[in-house]
Amino acid sequence: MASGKATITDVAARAGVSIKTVSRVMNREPNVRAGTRERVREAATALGYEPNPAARGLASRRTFSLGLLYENPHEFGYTQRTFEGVFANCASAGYTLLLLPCGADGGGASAADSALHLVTHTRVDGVILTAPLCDDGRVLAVLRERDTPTARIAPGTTDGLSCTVRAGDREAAHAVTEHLLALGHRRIAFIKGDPRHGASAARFAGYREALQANSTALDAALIAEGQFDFDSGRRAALALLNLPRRPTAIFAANDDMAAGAIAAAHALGLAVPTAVSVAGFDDSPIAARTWPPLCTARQPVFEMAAAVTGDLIAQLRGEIEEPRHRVFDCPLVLRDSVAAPATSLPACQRQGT
Amino acid sequence: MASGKATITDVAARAGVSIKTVSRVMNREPNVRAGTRERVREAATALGYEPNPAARGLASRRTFSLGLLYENPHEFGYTQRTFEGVFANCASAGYTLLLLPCGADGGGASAADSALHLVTHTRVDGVILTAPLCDDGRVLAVLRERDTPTARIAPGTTDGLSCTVRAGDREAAHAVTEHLLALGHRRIAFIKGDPRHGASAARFAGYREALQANSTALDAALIAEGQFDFDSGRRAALALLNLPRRPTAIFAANDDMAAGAIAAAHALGLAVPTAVSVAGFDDSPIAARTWPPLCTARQPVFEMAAAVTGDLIAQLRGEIEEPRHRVFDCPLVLRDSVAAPATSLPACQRQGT
DNA sequence: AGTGCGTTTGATAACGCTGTCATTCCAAGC
DNA sequence: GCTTGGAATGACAGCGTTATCAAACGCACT
Repeated sequence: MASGKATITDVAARAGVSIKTVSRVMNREPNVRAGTRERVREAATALGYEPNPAARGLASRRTFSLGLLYENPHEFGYTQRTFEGVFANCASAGYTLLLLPCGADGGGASAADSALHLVTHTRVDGVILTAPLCDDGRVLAVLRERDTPTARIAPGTTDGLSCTVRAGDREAAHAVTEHLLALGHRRIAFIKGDPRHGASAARFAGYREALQANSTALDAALIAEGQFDFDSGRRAALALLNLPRRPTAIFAANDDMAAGAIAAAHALGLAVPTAVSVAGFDDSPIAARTWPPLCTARQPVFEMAAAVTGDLIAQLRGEIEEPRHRVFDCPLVLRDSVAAPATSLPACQRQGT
Repeated sequence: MASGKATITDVAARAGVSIKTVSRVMNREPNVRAGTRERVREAATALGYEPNPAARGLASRRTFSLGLLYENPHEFGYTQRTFEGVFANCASAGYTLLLLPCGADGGGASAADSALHLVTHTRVDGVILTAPLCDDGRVLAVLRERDTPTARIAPGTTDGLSCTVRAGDREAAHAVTEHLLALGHRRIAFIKGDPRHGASAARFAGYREALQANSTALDAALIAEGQFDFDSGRRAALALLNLPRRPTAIFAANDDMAAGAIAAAHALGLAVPTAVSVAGFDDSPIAARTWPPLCTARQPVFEMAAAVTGDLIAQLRGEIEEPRHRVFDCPLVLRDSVAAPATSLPACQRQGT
């Protein structure tokens, strides 16, 4: 029976109604008598009817699919957790998810070019942008011009047009830094993230403000540049740990760089956390896999992605007027990569945390 | 001009031909004079014409999209590298990629149930199955019944219907084991992978055969069960390293478990590779991030995924008759997690490799 | 019984493209 | 000049839905 080849006409015939009524039932439109609705439902299941998306799309000028644009497939675990979160909400809302990776190709086209190409050549009802694409003016302009509803994950700034979601980066970075300070660390190095990501500046700000709030001077020599990837973290940490006055702790703006910092410490024969503490950010899969495991701030990526996808779909359905802007807390995750510094203050103070 | 709202009729009018001719040009069909083709092309670009996929799909009964079914979003890096490989070929062939994660939901539905649901409710021209879904009889049966061309990545067995790609698991596992043997290791433990994956058995076979080829007895006490994930590797390694006669090397069937083994060694205060060598399989992102970095066999996941996607598309286009079955080599990647055993054979033998 | 009005239902025209098949074109062969 | 046949082109009917608008229905109120 249920061969998946039945059309709306078959269902209409079987239920003894017009195809328009079947259409109404399938789309949960109002103004159908309960009994009629029931008969149509039965006929549909009996025939194994599935609406044809192409026909629906053609007639309604909608695609029932969302595009997920992302640029960096190398962000360890983060990207994929985003996929899962977005998909979770797409599936339950009857939307289909198109993957649109925007890596810079070899031919000189940037990720943004690639994104523009995808946006113009792919028909989707809405687009979800991840950092740093979500802050690219050209991409946003094209999307706006085409009236494509857009959601943005971890943008640097918000506007009145697109739903956004971001982590409480500044507050969480503040908390991580506070934690290190409370343990007695005073020379706390910071490895910045990719400057194109809004989160990078926010995390650095949180670090700086925590130092300030605790009357600890910010030492420019302890600030290193990174790109959010393992190797940039490793290199930055190598330099920091070779400083004449070595830091007692390193706070990297994400876990992958923190993992690099741990590798750097190992390479220099410095035990973690005995000789140097290392903290990260994200609680990505790598955080539980380093040795020792990483102390970090947990960014609820799945939940964030799911939430903003829900908002985008609500917007597509006209259920909300103003775009929503969500902020998620990033709770501290205490793990063994952080401890009180060896050459620290009196023991009584160390017990503080 | 290029507003993306032009239809085939507009292009036809501008080029002074019928819509059918425009259709021919857009679909690269033969039997169009070069001059005509040129005029149509110009008109199309001038108007910024993009064919409407829904209309194409409705008229041609095709969707120009492929579905990628996968079950385990937690396989560190592997899944995402697969995405990238599949997408690379989809994009260049004008296909769209639908992500179809099949996690077991809380409600008792298995991953296979979820897969069946997706396959029946989503219209795609072809499906790409990853392990272990690609060996699920029910999923395969449904796909076959619906005449959906299918490609399978890392299946346990091949059939005459679907294109497949797999790694030379047995040979590579053999080579890894040989490498350990050549260094002087005799007590080499093995941590098996998820038994639902075809690769698990193949890798174990390679290990066993290498021992046999070198007249080294296989000690059942040194064979542990794992699930391809970090924690199962960690637990298995803990047990192995607590054995009265501890192994001098651990070969885990994938990198994530090997990373777990390294963590276990660290936890027991055993230095890697001094006290125990650890080898993995895949060369996944984690392999370069452990300390010390993992000796492993490089599985070219991206290339494999891209290749099988190309084969699937060729099949969809009717360019190939028989399904292709590809096997990719996995070259040994030497890194610091493996060295000669401390309490080893005479030095002259150690120099062998 | 008649009127009015909101609810339910249906007939029919799109939606933008491809498939089928008929028609036109043109060069070669007589 | 007149066939002939393959290449080039076009007319038109779908593809399976949704949208529009008109019609039928049912109920409350005169």
